[in-house]
Amino acid sequence: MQTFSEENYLKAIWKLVENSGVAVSTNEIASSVQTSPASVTDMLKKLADKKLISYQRYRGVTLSAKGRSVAIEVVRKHRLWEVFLVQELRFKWDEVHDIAEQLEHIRSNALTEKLDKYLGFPKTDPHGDPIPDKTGKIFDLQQIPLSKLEKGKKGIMTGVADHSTQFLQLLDKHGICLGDSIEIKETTAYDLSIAIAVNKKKTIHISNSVSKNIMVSKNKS
Amino acid sequence: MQTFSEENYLKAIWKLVENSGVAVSTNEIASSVQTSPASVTDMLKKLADKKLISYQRYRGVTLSAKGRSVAIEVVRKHRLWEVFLVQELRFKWDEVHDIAEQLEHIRSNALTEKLDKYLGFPKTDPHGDPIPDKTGKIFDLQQIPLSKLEKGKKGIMTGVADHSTQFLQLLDKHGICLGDSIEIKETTAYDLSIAIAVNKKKTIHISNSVSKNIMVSKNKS
DNA sequence: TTTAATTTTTAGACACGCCTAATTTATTTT
DNA sequence: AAAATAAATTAGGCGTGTCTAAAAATTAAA
Repeated sequence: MQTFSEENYLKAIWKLVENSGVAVSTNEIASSVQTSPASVTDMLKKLADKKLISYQRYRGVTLSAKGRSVAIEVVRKHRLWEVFLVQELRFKWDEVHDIAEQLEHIRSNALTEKLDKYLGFPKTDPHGDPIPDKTGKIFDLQQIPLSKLEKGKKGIMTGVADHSTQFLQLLDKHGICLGDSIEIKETTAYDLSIAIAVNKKKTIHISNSVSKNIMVSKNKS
Repeated sequence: MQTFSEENYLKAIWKLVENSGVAVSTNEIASSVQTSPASVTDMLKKLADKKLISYQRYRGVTLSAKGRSVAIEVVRKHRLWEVFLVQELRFKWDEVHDIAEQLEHIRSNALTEKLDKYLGFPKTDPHGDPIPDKTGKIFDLQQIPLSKLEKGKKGIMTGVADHSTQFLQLLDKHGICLGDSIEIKETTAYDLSIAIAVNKKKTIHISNSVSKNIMVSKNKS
């Protein structure tokens, strides 16, 4: 049995490992869970004692099989609750993160499974992130940032890399959402900004810092 | 902002005051929150510092207006989540207590209000307990224990005084549930057991310890 | 390769919520 | 009213999770 705090660390480590593939540093974890490096070291010792991570001082951290499965379970619950909040309670996609951060720690396997069924076994959450199934398996999304798409190519928007309220509200303002088809109309070498056609209708200009955070399906042209 | 623990103490005190009407003792709270009297004293000091209770040592405790409203908010959330679990997720009424004990601490006014609306603004939870509205008002149930009903009188079962899994499962086994009409057919002076007719059909015998915990509407005859 | 900069860990401290044991206050009983 | 009993509080301590400041290890630079 883990504390909320331990679950949050495991989740943070999992996300960092998932993105980078290599061992995670103390500082990375500290900035991810918004605490001091010293506190991270304290926690890493405890997680190592519990065999949830593999840890050698000054050498970084990776998850054990047990730690990984705890982390994925938390992520599963987080994303299922996000679906519930948006699909059933009609929250907007930029409002659900903080609430799901709390709900992800509710302990009840029966609850998680019933919620999953109630929601119709969703594959992705409102931000396009894949929902692990009850065995911990995660569907591979095959997506790339819009900024990597070349001129003339098309893609379907399938996710976001930045989950912040500000970014999501910006997309709302531009009228771009998950499932939209996006075609690169123009690229500007100077600032890497691009012009895109959304659903073959309106054309809008977006900066590189925005296009980097819009994920599109890989296999469309 | 209160911790989970503070909320649990306030809820426990509220329930005890609500039932007795007088100041609550340290020991009562200790057995209600399953901890030692010494720990209760520690917590009472903290709650008094925060002006959530009125407390003088050796004199017992009552809630302040602020403390009462915090307690009621927690109870409101607990009961709304119980409705969700039973009505939407199809849990049985004896399975929801522990999960709702966790969910009641989720902090988000928007969530509580949207959940209330989603559920159709229910008046009572699956055990017949009244759900406080968002202003904290609680509908008065006007119910008495079945053990207080005289021979020949009828009532509608509207609640339970014991929320334990064992008791609720016992009622299931007897086939008695909320909304059933109950008529006292026979009383036995020796052990205070009674024979009741349920929905004018089957007649069953129940002990006094069971009839004390079945609540029926006051105003039916 | 020795020095400088960065990263990480240790040391020492604090609030929280709990514990047991001992003491104090209140309540009963004789 | 004094003695016995019960209830409540204080004292001292412990694990968790956090902090700042200082020390140690690693990495980068000169």
